[in-house]
Amino acid sequence: MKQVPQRPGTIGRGIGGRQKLIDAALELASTTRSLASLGLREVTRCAGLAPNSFYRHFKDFDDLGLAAVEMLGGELRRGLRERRRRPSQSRKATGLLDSSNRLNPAAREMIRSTVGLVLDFVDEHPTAYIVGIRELHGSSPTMRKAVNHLLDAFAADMAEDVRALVDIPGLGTEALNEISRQMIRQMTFFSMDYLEQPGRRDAIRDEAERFIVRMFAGEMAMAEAKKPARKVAKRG
Amino acid sequence: MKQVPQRPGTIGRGIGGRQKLIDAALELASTTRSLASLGLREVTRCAGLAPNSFYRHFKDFDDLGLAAVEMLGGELRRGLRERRRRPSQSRKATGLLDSSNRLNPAAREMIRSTVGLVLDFVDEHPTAYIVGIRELHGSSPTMRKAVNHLLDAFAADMAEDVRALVDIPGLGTEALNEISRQMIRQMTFFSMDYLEQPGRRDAIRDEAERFIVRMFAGEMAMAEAKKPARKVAKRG
DNA sequence: CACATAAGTAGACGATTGTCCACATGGGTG
DNA sequence: CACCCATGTGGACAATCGTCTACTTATGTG
Repeated sequence: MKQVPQRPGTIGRGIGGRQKLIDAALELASTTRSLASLGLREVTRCAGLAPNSFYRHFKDFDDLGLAAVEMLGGELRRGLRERRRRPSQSRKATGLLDSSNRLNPAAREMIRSTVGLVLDFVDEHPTAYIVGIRELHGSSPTMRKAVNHLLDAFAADMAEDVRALVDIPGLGTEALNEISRQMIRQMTFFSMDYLEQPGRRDAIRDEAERFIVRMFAGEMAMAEAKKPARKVAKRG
Repeated sequence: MKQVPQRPGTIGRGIGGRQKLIDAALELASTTRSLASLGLREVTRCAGLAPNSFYRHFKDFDDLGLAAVEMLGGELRRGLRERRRRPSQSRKATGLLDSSNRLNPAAREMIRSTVGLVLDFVDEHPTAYIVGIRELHGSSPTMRKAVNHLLDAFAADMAEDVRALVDIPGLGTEALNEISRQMIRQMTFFSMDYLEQPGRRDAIRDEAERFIVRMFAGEMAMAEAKKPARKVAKRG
């Protein structure tokens, strides 16, 4: 897990130091306070290092935060993309809803597994996730921008996958991008609930799935409305 | 604005102190860092008071934060409820979409004005809003719970208003509550964008409106799917 | 082996912090 | 008037903070 050199010059015995500092900072920031307000001595103490060792790896806490975002964000993105390519999802769903507005089982399965992917990662990296969300709304513009870009990257991934996996009639490119971004943002709330209310995990999963279905179904209805009145009623 | 005694014992010359401390804390927390990480001396200095005067009003920063949430949250909630009762919205919309899935103009106007209400408040109280969102995801469980309850109260208000103002066929109570909460949560992102990207304000308004319409339209489609296959129009 | 370099340690500096105690003041009530 | 009490002030305390300079240790390369 932590054997990645991460930097060209980082070789030799000190590999643990950088990672220990990141881990300590995430641990402290997720339970105690925000990243920027952490004490340099506090973190190094928690990591079992001398205060000065911090300077060997990072310039300041924004620097540490960016490194953490880069590392964990990349890991999550890679993990998601890999798990999404699983054989069970290789067939392309024919549409989100059938002619009676019922949810296509294949599409439902895809939505369910995607929600599961995100929530599983959150469950496996709670401290990193909590700190990330905290910094998304935090006081450091640098960190806000970094986390925001990461979320946008997730949204772009998701939009691409949706386009590849299901065929939703009347779903334009911009609409898909917009919906993906809104879904990713809403997932930050669902994920936080998921961590804070372990007893409601199934309910939260279901709510997230309903949310996603609603978004796509709503977009389809809106797209229908823009076409000439061919659709629902028996417009002659 | 700040003449409310706020506490029974608070009379006489010291009225300014408590309010000055809250204002200073919001100002500092919105531009510098999180509430809990503020320095007691930092805040009192910014408020123009001696460090010790902090203890005259608050036990700690959670105490100050709760007071701020209570004050501004109540103000916002009252303001929203009052502005929603305006005559232009007194007539009840007959439905969200017409028989061709086109958005009802009256419903559209209601959505537009509701979005405007929230964004206008955010624009008028940026520091309070930013700190609120920051604490919603912050490290103090006390503050998180307080802001969360405030958001839930907003959602309940909104659900009640929607039920009173528009008649959406097939929209159950639980679904309406759920949608309202998701809308309120999504609005936190829209509001932050609204503050941070003044050049995109119109676009953000439009996106928020699209989001809301999508949610309701999607819920209608899902409700249709659960009914026997009588399908959309063609009723009696 | 010698050497450069990255990683970690030790100690000290002034600055800032939270908190406490003693004191000043000014309006309300007896 | 005398009194109380809420509010605000000032000084002092130990503790912690970030940062600096100087020193040690381990590793990979030639």
